[in-house]
Amino acid sequence: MGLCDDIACLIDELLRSEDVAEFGRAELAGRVGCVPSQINYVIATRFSPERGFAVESRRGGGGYIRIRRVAVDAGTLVMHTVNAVGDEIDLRSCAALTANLRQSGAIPEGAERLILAAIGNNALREVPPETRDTVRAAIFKQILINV
Amino acid sequence: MGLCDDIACLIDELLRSEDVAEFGRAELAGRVGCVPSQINYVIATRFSPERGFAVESRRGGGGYIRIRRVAVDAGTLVMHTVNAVGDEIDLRSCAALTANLRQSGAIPEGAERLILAAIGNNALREVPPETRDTVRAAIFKQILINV
DNA sequence: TTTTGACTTTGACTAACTTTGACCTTGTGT
DNA sequence: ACACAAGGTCAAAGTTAGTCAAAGTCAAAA
Repeated sequence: MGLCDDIACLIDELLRSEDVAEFGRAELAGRVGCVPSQINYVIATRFSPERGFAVESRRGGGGYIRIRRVAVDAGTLVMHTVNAVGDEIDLRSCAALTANLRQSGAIPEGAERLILAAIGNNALREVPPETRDTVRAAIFKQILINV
Repeated sequence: MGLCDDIACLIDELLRSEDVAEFGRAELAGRVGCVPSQINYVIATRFSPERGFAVESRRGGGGYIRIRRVAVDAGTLVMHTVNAVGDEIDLRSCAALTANLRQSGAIPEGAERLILAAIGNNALREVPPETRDTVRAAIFKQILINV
C-alpha cells in the first residue's frame, strides 16, 4: 500500500468518526511522512466532487482543510447526475438534466433557474466557444454538489 | 482557532447581547492578549461595510470603537450589487458581496452556497487564470439577475 | 524485452491569511 | 501651547495551503 492509500485511509477514518474531516495540511503530512502537497494530490484524486465530497480550506495562521461527505439521502439522484456529466456538456443536456432533477424534487424551487443562468451562453460569453462545454461541465457539477 | 477568530467571536458576542458593540481598542486587545492594531485587522476583514457592518470610532481620551449591524433594503440591493460588479471581479469580492446579500435577506437561504460554488476556482478551473475574473463577473451577474 | 501510459511522489515557487510593531493622527485636559 | 491618551496605517515577517512540472514506479501492451 502506497502513501496515497495511507492518506486516503486516514481521511476516511476521520470521516467515519465524524461527519466532517478537518485537519491541517502540514500536520497530516507530518503524520504520514510525506510532503504537504501530497495531501492535495490525494484530495484531488480520491475526494473529488465527482466522488461525492466537498472540500473547503483556508490558508494562513490557523489554516485548515475540511472535507465533507455530501449528503446522499435526498441527493443520490443529484450525485448520479454529477457522475453522468463528463468533462464537457452542452447547454441543452444541462437543461434536460436540471429539469429532470427539479421534477423529481431533488433540487429546490428556484435552483433550476439559477443553475441555467450560471451556465447559459450569456454567462459564459467570455469563454471561447472551444472550451465552453468544458467550463460548463465544471461549473454545473460544482453547483450540483453544493445544492 | 487563531487570535483573529477569538476576536471576531468576542465582537459577535457583544453584537448578540446588544444591537451595537462598543469597546476600547486597547482594552479589547488586552483582553485577548494581542497588539491593538490586530483589532483593526479583524474589523477590516470581518466587519467591513461589505459584510453589513458600520464602524465608527473616536481617538483621544475616552476613545472607542463602535460596530453596528446595518439593515439594508433587500430588493434593490441585488441590483446595486450587479451594478457594482465591473467587467471582472475576484472570488473574495464575490464572496463578500454574496455574504452581504444573504445577510440582508436579499437572496434565499441556500443560494449563497450555490452561487459561490458556481464561481469558485474549482468550478472555473478550466478557465485560464488571465480571463477567470472576467468570466466570473459575467456568471455572477447573470446569476444575480435570475435569483 | 522494450515501450508506453496511468498513477505517484517530490519540491520549488506562489498565493492567501495572520501577527506584530514602529510611527502617525486626532481628541482632551491643563 | 503642551502633554497625554486614545485609535489609525502600513509594511515586514510569519504561517499556512495551492499549483505545477519534473521525476519516479509499475504493470500492461507491443
